[in-house]
Parts: sequence; structure tokens; C-alpha cells
Amino acid sequence: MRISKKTEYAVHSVLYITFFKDRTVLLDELAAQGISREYLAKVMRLLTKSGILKSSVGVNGGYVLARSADEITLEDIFNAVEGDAFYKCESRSRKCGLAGKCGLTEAFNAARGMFLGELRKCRISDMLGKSVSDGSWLKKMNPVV
Amino acid sequence: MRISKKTEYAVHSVLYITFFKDRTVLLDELAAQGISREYLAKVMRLLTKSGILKSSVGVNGGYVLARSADEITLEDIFNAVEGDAFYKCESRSRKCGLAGKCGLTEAFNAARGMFLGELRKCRISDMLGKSVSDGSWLKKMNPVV
DNA sequence: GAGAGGATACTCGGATAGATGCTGTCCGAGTAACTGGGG
DNA sequence: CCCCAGTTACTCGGACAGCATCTATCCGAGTATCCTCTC
Repeated sequence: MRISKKTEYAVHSVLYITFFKDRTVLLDELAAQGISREYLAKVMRLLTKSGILKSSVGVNGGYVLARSADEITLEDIFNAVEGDAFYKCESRSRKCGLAGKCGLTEAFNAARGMFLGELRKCRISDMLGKSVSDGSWLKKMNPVV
Repeated sequence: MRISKKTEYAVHSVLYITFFKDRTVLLDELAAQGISREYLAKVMRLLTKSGILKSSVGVNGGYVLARSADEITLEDIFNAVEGDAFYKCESRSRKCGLAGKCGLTEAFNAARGMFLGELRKCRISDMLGKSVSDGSWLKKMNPVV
């Protein structure tokens, strides 16, 4: 069980957009972190479709937060990017006599609930405030202003 | 993020071995649940190497529990099978200014801790007791006696 | 009856291959703002 | 001054390829027990 790079890309991009929340952010800016531009575009689309970001096409287009940074949690981003594929009992398609009665699905769902609950405590606003309060690295790599 | 079939195979096999804990269990018996025999053998080796099961080769060989069923939790099996690959921050290999300071690793580790903690509450003995108390399905599919 | 040696019944573990999902690339389509020319 | 068409600057989204991991298969090697033969 592992977390894909997509999630890291998504979180860092949302942090970036949050820091420059008074303007739209370009895909090229985000890709300048060292992420494949076209691949990142797909990740951004996931975030847009799930209502975390708003995008606008055309000149002066780009991305902005769809809601306040303290209303966005790691859980939101995780769900948007990783989807909800997790565990599906396959015992029925085998000759397994347990046939879903072993309680494994319930146990894993409970554990997943605890996992998501912990992520829900992490607000993007807090993450930005803690780690990059002055935003020096962001300003340095910002090609626009 | 998804849980592999290996874990399901492992849990069901450990449940089976627990039910017949007064004798050794053959790989063929376990594979009779509808699992590829050779693939299951690799999963069993993971469980053996991590000290959940004991195996013996040769005639009358097979698998038995290495310790009491109430000292084996889902967390033990999960760790044995899924390993500990989970999340590794890649930002240093990119041009990312955060360079591991964004707190994402800490957040995911905390969430993983909660996940494992929930699995730790699940003892194999409880799972067997709850779901298959009479063991009818096990007796039915048991080719030995 | 006892010991030796072969047969048997198992797991171990490496090599291999197909399936699936992750990661990354390419490119045309669509859309909105800007620009410049003609009325 | 205004409108319209063309240009420009973006995102959208499908198609595709490379790669890692999961899943499965095959098979020889190793090992412990059992059986049989011989003395």
C-alpha cells in the first residue's frame, strides 16, 4: 500500500496557489517545481473536478482556490487524487467459504476511516503557515512578480 | 492507495490454520480456497519469515501458527505482507523549494499510525470467533479430516 | 530387529511472463482575452 | 468611437508509451519422513 506521487504534486501545488491566492496561477509556474507539465495538468484537473480549485481557460486563465484555505484539508486532496479504490473483498469469486463474512472489509474500512480522519485534521492554511510562513522560497521561484 | 490481494490471501490462510491449530496445514489445502498455489506459497513465506507462522518441510510438513491466535493481529499480517513502503517525499529530487518542510511526511505518517492502530485491535482469534464460530465451511472444504 | 539406502512428500526460492496502474509525453480541440483594422 | 475578425494565451482531454508492481506460473533444489531390503 503506497501513496502515489500525484498526491505530493497536488498538495504542493495547492500550497503554491494558496500563497498567491490574490491572483491566478499558471500551470507552467506549478510545473516549475520540477513536475512534468502535462502530467501535472491531469492532477490539476482532478482537483478542479472535485471542487478544490477553480480553473479558467484562455488568456489570463489559470487556477485559483475554489474556497478558503482553511476549508481545504489533506483529506479533500487525498480523496480527489487517490480516488476511493481501496479494498474490495474478492472471496466470492474464489471458492472461499468465508464469502465476505470474515470481517476483513469492515476492519479495513474502519482503519481507512481513522486514516482519513487524521488527514482531515490537516488544513492547507495550517500547513502553509507552519512550513513556509515567509514564503521566501515561493517568491524566489515565482516567475511572474 | 489500495490493498493487494496478498493481504486477503494471507488473512484467510491464517484463519484456516488457526481453526486447525492442532495439526499442520498443507499448502494445497489453503490453495483449495481458490488461490494460485505457487503464488500463495510466496505469501506464506512472507508470513513465515515475519514469525507469524512456522513451516516444516518434508513429509508431514506444512504450516502451523508460530504463536497463539490472540497474539496475532491484522497489523502483524498487514506489515508482513504489504511491507512498509508507504510514502517517501520526492521533493528533494525536484526543484521544489519545500524540500520536505511542508509537513506532508509527518501528516501521512500520523495517518498511517492511526490506520495500523485500528488494525492492531483486530485479533485473529476474534475474527475467527465472530465469523466462523462453527467452522462448518472449513470442515466442508477440508480434504484431510 | 536394526541399520542403510531409496522413494516419497513436502517447502524453498529463483526465473519468467502477463496484467494493471502509475508516470510521463504528445497533440489537437476548445475557449477567453487582447489587438488591429474598417465602418 | 465602435464593432468585428484574427491572433494569442491559456486549459481540456484523449491517445499513447515506458515502467514498476501485482499476480500468476513453472521448475529445479533441498529436506524430512517413511518404507523396504538386507543382514
